[in-house]
Amino acid sequence: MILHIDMDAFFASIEQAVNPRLKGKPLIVGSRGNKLHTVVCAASYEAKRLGISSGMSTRDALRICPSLEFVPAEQGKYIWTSEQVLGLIKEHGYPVDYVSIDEFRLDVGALKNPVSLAKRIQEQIYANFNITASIGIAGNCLLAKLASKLNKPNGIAEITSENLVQVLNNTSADSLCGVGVKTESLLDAKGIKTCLDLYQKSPRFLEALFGKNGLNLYASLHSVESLEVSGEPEKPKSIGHSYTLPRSTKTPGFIRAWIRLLSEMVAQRLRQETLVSETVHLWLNGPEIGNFGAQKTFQIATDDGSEIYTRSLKIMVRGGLKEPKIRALGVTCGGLKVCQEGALFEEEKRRDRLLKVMDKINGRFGDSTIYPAQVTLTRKFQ
DNA sequence: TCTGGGGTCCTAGGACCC
DNA sequence: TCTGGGGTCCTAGGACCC
Repeated sequence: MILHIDMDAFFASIEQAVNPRLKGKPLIVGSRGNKLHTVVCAASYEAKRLGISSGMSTRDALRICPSLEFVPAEQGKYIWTSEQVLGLIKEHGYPVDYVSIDEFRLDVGALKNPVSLAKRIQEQIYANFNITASIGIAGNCLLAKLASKLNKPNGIAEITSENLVQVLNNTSADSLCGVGVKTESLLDAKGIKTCLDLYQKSPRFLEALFGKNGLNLYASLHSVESLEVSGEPEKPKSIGHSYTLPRSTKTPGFIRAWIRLLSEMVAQRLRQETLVSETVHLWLNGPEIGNFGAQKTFQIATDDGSEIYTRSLKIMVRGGLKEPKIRALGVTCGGLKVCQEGALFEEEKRRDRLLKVMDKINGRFGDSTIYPAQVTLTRKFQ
């Protein structure tokens, strides 16, 4: 048996929990501070009832409800709460996987009464954090996740062999995790509307349509999926940051300053996780170039922002981009390995000491207390 | 005047090795 | 003149999730 725990309107609920003035009000959390230039990251249930949903532009949301409360996202707060909730769930002694910031998966084996455990977890979360969660129970991960959405908010739903067919018949195929817009329209063309339609197809049919994904889908619907709860926290496979500028720019100095800032942000997180990266991926978007993405793997792994920056510029040069007009850009590091201590050369030792001191200062006085001078240029382009 | 930012996994082609 | 089979790594791009 798997319990899938899904926090209700997580970011918005946290904001309402810490600020009683916001309780009961339509509220959105925006991914950025400027409430006219961002999208809805999370909407409170009061806002959802008005037709506001995450992903929507805040402009549209404000048109629907001009008195909407707007709070810019504060990731740190949500990560902290997420970790605390995870800790609570772990105390029950079953293997737990962290699925995303607001979702957890619990393998309770052949537990007799999973519903009462689900209730207890809901109560604990509410008692400690004043927020609610919905919990789905089923024989495997995909169905448990599907179940968690059936009774939102603050609900519990169980999919058993008795109600399986009925539940699948009542849910549309696109509510399955892994079925997005593209897959949905493919399914639609084949006359597949509900999960039950999908359930009745042969594995060969699904494989021909979606390859490996189709086989996985078949396996999960028929409760023989290979996905298991590992109970181990996963190491990240990539770490990246991206940013959309308020308007396009061609000025190389600005663009380089932004690439530098993003490189430094990524590097700082690498050091936090004691990881080093071999592969840099640079992503640029602009009105003339559309999306440009290129990556390169280097001999020596690094956690140094200035090195990641230099590598990013190499990728840009290699891509043959000559003074492109840029609207958005991103730097992502992959090929991650655990950092082995001990630099060989005096120069590297100096560099490591410098970075350590930098991290220490920023850790104590706030993230942008000390940074390379080049980054200052981004301040002139906010 | 259109729309963020953080990720994962899969596929497919090319380069290269034995 | 023509040419196997197996494998890994790298890169680009697409689909999907929250």
